[in-house]
Amino acid sequence: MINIKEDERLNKLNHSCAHLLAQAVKHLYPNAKFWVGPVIEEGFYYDIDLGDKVITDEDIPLIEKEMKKIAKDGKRIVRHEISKEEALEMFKDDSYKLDLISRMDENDTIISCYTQGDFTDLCRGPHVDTVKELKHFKLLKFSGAYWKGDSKNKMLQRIYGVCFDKEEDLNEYLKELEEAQARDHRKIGKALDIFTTNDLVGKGMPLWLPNGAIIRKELENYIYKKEQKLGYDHVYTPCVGTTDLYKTSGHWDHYKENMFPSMQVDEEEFVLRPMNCPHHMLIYANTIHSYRDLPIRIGEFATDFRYEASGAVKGLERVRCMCQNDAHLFVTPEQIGDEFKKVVELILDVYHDFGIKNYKFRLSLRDKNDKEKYFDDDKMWDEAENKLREVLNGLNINYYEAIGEAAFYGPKLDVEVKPAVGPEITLSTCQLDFLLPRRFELNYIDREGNKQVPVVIHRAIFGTFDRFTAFILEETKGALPLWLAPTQINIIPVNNEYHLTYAKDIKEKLSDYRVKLDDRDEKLGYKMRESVINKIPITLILGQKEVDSQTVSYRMYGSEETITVSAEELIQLINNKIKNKN
RNA sequence: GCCAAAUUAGUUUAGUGGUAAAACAAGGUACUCGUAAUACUUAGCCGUAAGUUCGAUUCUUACAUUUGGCACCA
Repeated sequence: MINIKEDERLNKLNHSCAHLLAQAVKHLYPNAKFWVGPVIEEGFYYDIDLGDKVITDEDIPLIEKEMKKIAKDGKRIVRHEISKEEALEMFKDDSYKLDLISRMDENDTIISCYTQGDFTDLCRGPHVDTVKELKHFKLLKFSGAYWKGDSKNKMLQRIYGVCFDKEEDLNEYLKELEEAQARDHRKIGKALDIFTTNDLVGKGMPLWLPNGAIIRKELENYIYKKEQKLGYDHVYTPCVGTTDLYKTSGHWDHYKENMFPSMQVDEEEFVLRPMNCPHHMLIYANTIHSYRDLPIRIGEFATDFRYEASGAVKGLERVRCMCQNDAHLFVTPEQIGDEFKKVVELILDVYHDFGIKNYKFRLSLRDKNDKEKYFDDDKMWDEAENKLREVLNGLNINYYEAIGEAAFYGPKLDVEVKPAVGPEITLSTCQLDFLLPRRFELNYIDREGNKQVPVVIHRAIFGTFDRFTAFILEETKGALPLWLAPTQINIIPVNNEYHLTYAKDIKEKLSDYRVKLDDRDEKLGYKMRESVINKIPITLILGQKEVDSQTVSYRMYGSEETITVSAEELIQLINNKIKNKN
């Protein structure tokens, strides 16, 4: 998908189109006031205050029509430069523009405006020469958007659109949007019976169907093996904890709004756990530890519950009940670098196995000014943040830094990916924590026999199985690699009367795999079609030819070619594919 | 949570102020079949609750859920 923001020409075009949108809106709703209209990766938007008016479906075609009309008139787009004083005078009735002007850099004494016909907007530019160039655009969606991105502020009306130089480019882009929707994991999940939801169970509480459960189990086995090799010890802990547990950890103060409300049971007060750190801290605290024992790596496939905002819930990607591929590493300060490095390497290893290429490392740091969210200890934060930078630079990893994205207890490295529909999400995460071990008074005995506080690294490679499954479904468009596919092999006998016995023999030979035998009384073409629709990796066709030569004929998903081999050769092929994860 | 829209059979969708339709899927019968749909046949549905109305799946309201964004986040 093309990044419009980064293409110089498209950036200019879309920016100008945002002005065209504003002008059209102004014509239709003279009371409209405008906030900002930036270019984004997907095109442009404009945030508009329409007073009491809210945009609905009917308005969009009218606005588009007005935009076309203005574009056809072909007014030139003229740049003026004015002083700050002039700008303040010019926009004296527009509180939004005054706000923008007042926040401009002190050194920006000259302010630029762009005028097209009867419309002038404060803008840095650049723009195309005339609105005539804005021919091939489309308004895509609209919604409410908080002023300055703050939910305490008024909600403005945001309209999104996109603009291209050529009709073909626009159509191509719209087609790509459609294709992206087709590989939405919610669609695939329904079509392939991966998961479902039911109002009686509740919002954001997906039910994993048998096909989904196979995928999840394979993911569990896969990552468990990796972690076992790396010295992780897996545990099981309850999905609830007392409120005191979370008061001790500090989550009660920092995370309560995201937790399900507490429940009273006899004399105890419980919450459904939103994360597993406190439980794992107590596993560490169960015995006394020597510096020789560290690092200790506690892993768990742990179900957590989070009270996600109702508007945020989405398929398997954002849920209220999730299973984390979680682990907590208890290390000495000297081991931080090494262990953090191993986690990053594990992430790279796993992403390689899944063929995931489009992801970004984000180093999530605290916002120094946010004393409410973040634990107040400048030294601790600086140390931790520098440590992470050091390791990433040492590994030569490309990353970007994000202020204010850290957890309340420490900085973290997140891996960001883009789903088929919607904004970027975090898949993997690795977080450094100096705080929780102190709060739980954890320690180990050092070489000199003194008590020391360990450092904790929180990490989740898949993030959650839920979200990772969603992502993999979209990456593969539902055509999962052989090792993950719920049904790996579909056997179709040509004729039930003559070939079913042979088909059953072959099924027996392949009993180590997930095999289905389609012995329904249907035509071969019909069964073949279903096999393809269900995206089954290998379909076997067994007829007289195969019976006579004691062979199997197979077709791989996505291929039109039928290949005939012995059963043993097929098994070898299957084993190779599973081993190579393709 | 906020703004907007949507909710009709297992699925995808059509339609209407007088309780509803199609395709696929499912069940049945016949065909015994060589790589993306054999034919015929049977059964099944208007998210929930109020209101307006002689009568509501259709109009109104509330709630629930879903979708696109915003805010929040694995």
